Amino acid sequence: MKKEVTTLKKLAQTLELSISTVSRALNDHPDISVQTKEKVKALALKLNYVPNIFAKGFRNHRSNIIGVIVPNITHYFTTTIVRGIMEEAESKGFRVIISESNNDVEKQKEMFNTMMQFGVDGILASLTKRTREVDHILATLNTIPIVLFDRVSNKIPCTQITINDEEATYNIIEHLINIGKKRIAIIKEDQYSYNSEKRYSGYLKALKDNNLELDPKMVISVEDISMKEGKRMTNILLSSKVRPDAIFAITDGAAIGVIQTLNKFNVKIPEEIAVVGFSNSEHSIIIEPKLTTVDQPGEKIGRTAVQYLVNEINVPEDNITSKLVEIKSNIVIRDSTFRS
Amino acid sequence: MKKEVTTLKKLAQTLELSISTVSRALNDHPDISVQTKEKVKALALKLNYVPNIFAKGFRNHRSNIIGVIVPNITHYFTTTIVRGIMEEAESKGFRVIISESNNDVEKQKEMFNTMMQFGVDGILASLTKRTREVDHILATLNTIPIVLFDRVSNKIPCTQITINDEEATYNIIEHLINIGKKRIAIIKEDQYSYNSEKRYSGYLKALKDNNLELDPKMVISVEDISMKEGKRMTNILLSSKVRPDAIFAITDGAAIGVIQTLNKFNVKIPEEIAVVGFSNSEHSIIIEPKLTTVDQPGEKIGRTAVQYLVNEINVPEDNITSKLVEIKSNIVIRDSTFRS
DNA sequence: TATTTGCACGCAAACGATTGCGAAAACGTT
DNA sequence: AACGTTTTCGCAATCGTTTGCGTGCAAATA
Repeated sequence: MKKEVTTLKKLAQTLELSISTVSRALNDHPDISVQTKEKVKALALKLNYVPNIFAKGFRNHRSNIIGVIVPNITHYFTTTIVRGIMEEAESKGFRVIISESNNDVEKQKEMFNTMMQFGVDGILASLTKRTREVDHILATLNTIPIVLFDRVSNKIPCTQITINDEEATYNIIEHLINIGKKRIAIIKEDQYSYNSEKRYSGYLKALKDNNLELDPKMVISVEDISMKEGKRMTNILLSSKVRPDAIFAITDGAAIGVIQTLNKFNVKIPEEIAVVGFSNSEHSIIIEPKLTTVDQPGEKIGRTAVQYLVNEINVPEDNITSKLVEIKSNIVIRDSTFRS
Repeated sequence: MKKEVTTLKKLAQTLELSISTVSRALNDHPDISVQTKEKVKALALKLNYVPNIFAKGFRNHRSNIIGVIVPNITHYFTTTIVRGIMEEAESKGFRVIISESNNDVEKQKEMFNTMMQFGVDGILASLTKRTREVDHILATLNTIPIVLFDRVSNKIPCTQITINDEEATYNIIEHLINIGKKRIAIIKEDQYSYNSEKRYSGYLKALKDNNLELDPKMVISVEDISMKEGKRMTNILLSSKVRPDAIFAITDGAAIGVIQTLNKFNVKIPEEIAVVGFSNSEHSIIIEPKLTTVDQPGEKIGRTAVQYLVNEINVPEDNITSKLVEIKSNIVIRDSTFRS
């Protein structure tokens, strides 16, 4: 019943070679003759030899495991990133350990520690918002490379993978302007959210470049953006003296809430008020009217993050410089702004 | 810059004890006096000692890693299960390695192998549909315990965690009957899908128990159920001589497609045709009208799966019997069947 | 006082793979 | 034929932890 595992020793004994020779043969060491290599490899294949991962990691101080920390695994955009991470990591011979921080700073701190203890070769992380204190992250950065994605932080000197938030927002706001909108509201997060600030500056820039005045009443900040907040803020906007003629919510979730509320009050979308979101989540084609939004290439973000991380694992000198990598994203136009 | 790692040896040297004593002290071995234990533990804490995971796994043949294989990580229901798995596993001192089979039988086979090679202590898996050949799974089952969840298979003698598909379906069909529906169509998968068959038999039972005749025209099977198939099949149903007055799609995704198509043709939901799905996905409250469906407690499924698996890891004798565990799920009624 | 018992701890082997160093064998050179 | 060089391989240490067994010592018993 119990499987007999084949080790180097067993191979060595049946071939009447030394363990070291067998090891070197399997690793294509130049010291070993071609004939010997062939013999060894043939037997290894026949006996289904697989190197003991622990002995290997023990010896080499390498686990070939990448740790991944995300705020919320049930978020669709996150899962597309995770998929990209897994595919790229596996193709490079790495396994992926995943943990969820639940947007809890303390838990996130703990995750970094246990990941380290577990001997991961590097960590990919999307930070929780409100990650103010980063000492523990800097500490682990001393030992193993870290690459941040999506929710990054400029306080941490490491490679960061983001999308072109500012540019994408600029484009989508300009799209609203092009279809004739002039009073464009924005529902964003407060100043502690990196992505929100980027998108906000894209919004400001687009208004300015198109000679539209910024109305502070049209800028709404919430602490934790969500569908519910989208609804609540839409109620507020609708009750203001001068209604907006377009609403930009910095997440699809909030934009869904906006649309549902507008539908409830029979406000015509997009004629009276157009709506745009950000993410191209699955919901954006379920809601009616379908949502104009920014398509974030999650898989590509994941793959890219792995590529940089693995490189820094293999070439430790490379992780002293912190690169900023931007993945291009594109806007996708649907019925919530323009009916064809 | 490079962190000095503290090992047992270092602790032993500074305390002038032997390595074995230090090891035993930390593991609360009865041979060691209380005073010594306290001294050792104090120093271990002070020097931030963490046992080398590889040496440990190397010695004990235990990794404290659980492998998880799912068909599609971007599926919402799957992510809720994964969340439950991660939380429960972490609370039990295990880490979780995740892989995606992409509904590819060959890839799934490969996953089982590489997971094994990687020295996981056990595997949690949700199988791809059309997993006909299970030899490789049986082979790994010889070595480490496996627990299946959601998409299970009765060909594999191991613990299986499912929800009460049949009962839940029975209840939701009866709900349709209670609101006066008599011609209830079902959109299901073909006979190779375990869950689909369970739900189908619940459907049949509910009809029979309520003296409704089964109309074969109302039973529609597709190979791979999806939103697109939901749309296509709805078109077919609408063009049939006698339309159904309710449609049960065995997944929320397909039910969304049904609703969108009915909306397109201005069919009144639920008055003309009621719609029910299965999963309680996020989409079910985005679509208009909101979808009546079965709420599957994903987190609980995940937690339960881990509990059984960890038990079988710790008590190897327990994995000879294959238990069938059913998690209760409840129907949630929304506007697609009943407007309050 | 001699013997037994139990407590507290140390010695050393073992897990499997890697690698620097040394050495034997084969070959070429003068 | 004597020497140097290259090819090919083995010896042995090493990584950090666990654990069976042995041992010294003190207390308990006879």
